[in-house]
Amino acid sequence: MPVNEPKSSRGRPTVVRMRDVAAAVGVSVKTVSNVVNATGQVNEATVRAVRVAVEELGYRPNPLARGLNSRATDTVTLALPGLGYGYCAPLAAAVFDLAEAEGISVVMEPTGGDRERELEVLRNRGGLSDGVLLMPTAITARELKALPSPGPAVLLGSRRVEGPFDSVASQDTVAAEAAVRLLLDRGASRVVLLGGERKAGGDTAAALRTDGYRRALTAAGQKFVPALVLETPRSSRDDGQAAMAQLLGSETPFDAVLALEEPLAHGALHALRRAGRDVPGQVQVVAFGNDEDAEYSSPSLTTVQADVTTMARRALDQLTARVREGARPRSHVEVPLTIIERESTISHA
Amino acid sequence: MPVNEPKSSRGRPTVVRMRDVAAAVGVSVKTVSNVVNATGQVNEATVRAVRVAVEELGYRPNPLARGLNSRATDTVTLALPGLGYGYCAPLAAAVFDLAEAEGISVVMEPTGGDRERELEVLRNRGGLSDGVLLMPTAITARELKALPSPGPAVLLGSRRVEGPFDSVASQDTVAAEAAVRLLLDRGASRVVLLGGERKAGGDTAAALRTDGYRRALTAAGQKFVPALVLETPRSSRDDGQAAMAQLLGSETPFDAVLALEEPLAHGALHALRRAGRDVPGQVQVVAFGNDEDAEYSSPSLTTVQADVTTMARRALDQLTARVREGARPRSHVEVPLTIIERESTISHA
DNA sequence: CTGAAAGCGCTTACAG
DNA sequence: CTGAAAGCGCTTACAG
Repeated sequence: MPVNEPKSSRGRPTVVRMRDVAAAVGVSVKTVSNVVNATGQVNEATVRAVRVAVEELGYRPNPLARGLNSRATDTVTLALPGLGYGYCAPLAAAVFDLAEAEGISVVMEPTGGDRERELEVLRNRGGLSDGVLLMPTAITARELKALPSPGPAVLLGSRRVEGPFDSVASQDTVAAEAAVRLLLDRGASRVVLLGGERKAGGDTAAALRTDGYRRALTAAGQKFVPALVLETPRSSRDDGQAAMAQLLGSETPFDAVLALEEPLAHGALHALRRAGRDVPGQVQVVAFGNDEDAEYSSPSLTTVQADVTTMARRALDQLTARVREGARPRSHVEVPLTIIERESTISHA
Repeated sequence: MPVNEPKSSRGRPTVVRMRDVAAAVGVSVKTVSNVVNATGQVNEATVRAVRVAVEELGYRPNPLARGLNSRATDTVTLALPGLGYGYCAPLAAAVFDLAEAEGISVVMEPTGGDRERELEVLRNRGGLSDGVLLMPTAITARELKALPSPGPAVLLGSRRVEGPFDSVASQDTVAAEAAVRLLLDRGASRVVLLGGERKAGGDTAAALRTDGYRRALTAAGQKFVPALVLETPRSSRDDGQAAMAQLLGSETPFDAVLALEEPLAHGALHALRRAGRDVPGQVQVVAFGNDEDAEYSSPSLTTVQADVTTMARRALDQLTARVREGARPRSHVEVPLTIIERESTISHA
């Protein structure tokens, strides 16, 4: 048994520095830096010599040292409530993939929908990273407006934000309105809003979608019926099933459902099936969602899909531009959602 | 129009350094450092004064500069093929949450199951991060064994790895064997392996699970029937549906299915339903998976679940220990999977 | 095309 | 309990 470990395996690992490469080739660190970063002009032969030494010594530039000077780490922070919320999972996947393709690393920061953690992300300017992509859920639009001038940050999600930030917002209100209009066009007259908010004025995704619901009713000359708005504690299948079962038991008449999160819709479908209600014959169903599941439930589910790839693309572009340019006009991008019609709504006449 | 922007909004943002805090309080940077990091002993009054100055000036330690010295960035890289693969999504969520709770940031690095990118992650030692959590899918066990002594890295996934790495492996072979045994116990005699590999010897998750399938058959005195192993191009619902539909058309008799990925099982259930086969009366179904969906399909699906939280916990612990201690014995953790029985298998007599 | 020097913002011994 | 100096590994002007 070796009592003394070799030096290299104790404490700090031996590391090959730019200086070591320079010494090996017989040039200055500046020249090595030029070769490694393709900066300045370097003699062909020198370039080759440096490349060989880099390879042989296994030199890797230290991103910390590099970042300390250049102020660029090519890293962004993605702060979402968590992968389980709304379309966060596919959105995160899109950000990871697009960033990877550009050589940008992504630090994932789950906020848990916690106000303090959301604020901390903004204050922190992302720590190691060059900037922040934040989906605010607990910070209100008013607070956001009043926040001190931040480091590079892009807000993304369902809320349009007026504050000192760039933003990418999905047009949830518009999409909810379109979804309700579709249901009414297809003959529905009493549309249940599953997962909605009875009182207006909030700026959560649910509140914004509820606004669209109200607008569509108003435009169609219908009254807002509180009994048709089903608030749920969370957005799980169980919640959807329970809320729908309760409504079915109450004998309140209805002929359509707009579910604000897809799991709610699957729960509702379950309850409707049990109650013997035909979908879409007796009840039409539309849900906000992105899941592959929508296609495979029976009946398959008509959905309102957020275009997460576009959202990720735009958000990354905005952040990159702000990191590079510093002062530039705020940019607010709105991304439409798409309605994918499937079997849970009556097909167009 | 102001032609000259104020200095602070051009180029580098004005930044408050430790030196600025020191100057404000009238102490040295060392003292500020001591307060900020709770190192050494500092006078009560000095501590307070520094705290106040930190607050007023809005000082935030620069993690890059800190990391350059201490060699610790409190950041780890999580390299998975992608959120859509097997249990990667819940595993990633678990890593994000556990790390967050410990003040560790996580850089997500999607490898796309690409060999080069997997190797790059290992060579790179994670770039900015202190260490790497990698799920290898394309690198073979042999290659892994031969890799040069790496920076801190933990391999995780279905494969047990012998190389110079710590590892956390889910016991897929054991679990597959148990699942098949369960099916046989419940009266099945011809078990289809959906998503399996006909030829033995690989070390992908599918191959390891296929090994378990073979073992269970052998233990039960049954022969391995190649026609019952359905290879699928990917692991989507469509693949599961297509493979099952083809098998149903071929008139090959079978009375149970072990699906190696959950979407395959949902596709298979779809095909079985269409063909009028009763589940579990005529065909019992078990699937590897973690999805909430399993509970809500009809019939609900018996699953083999990986304990992603434990895997994440152990992997993070191993990595933290290796980062801190450097040389220490390799640690190989195996995490069992759990079979959750639901309606798609016959309940125990 | 290349080098020597200064400096990024912090921490780490080493003195007091 | 506190300070002055050196240094982490790189890049950035500035000279040649």
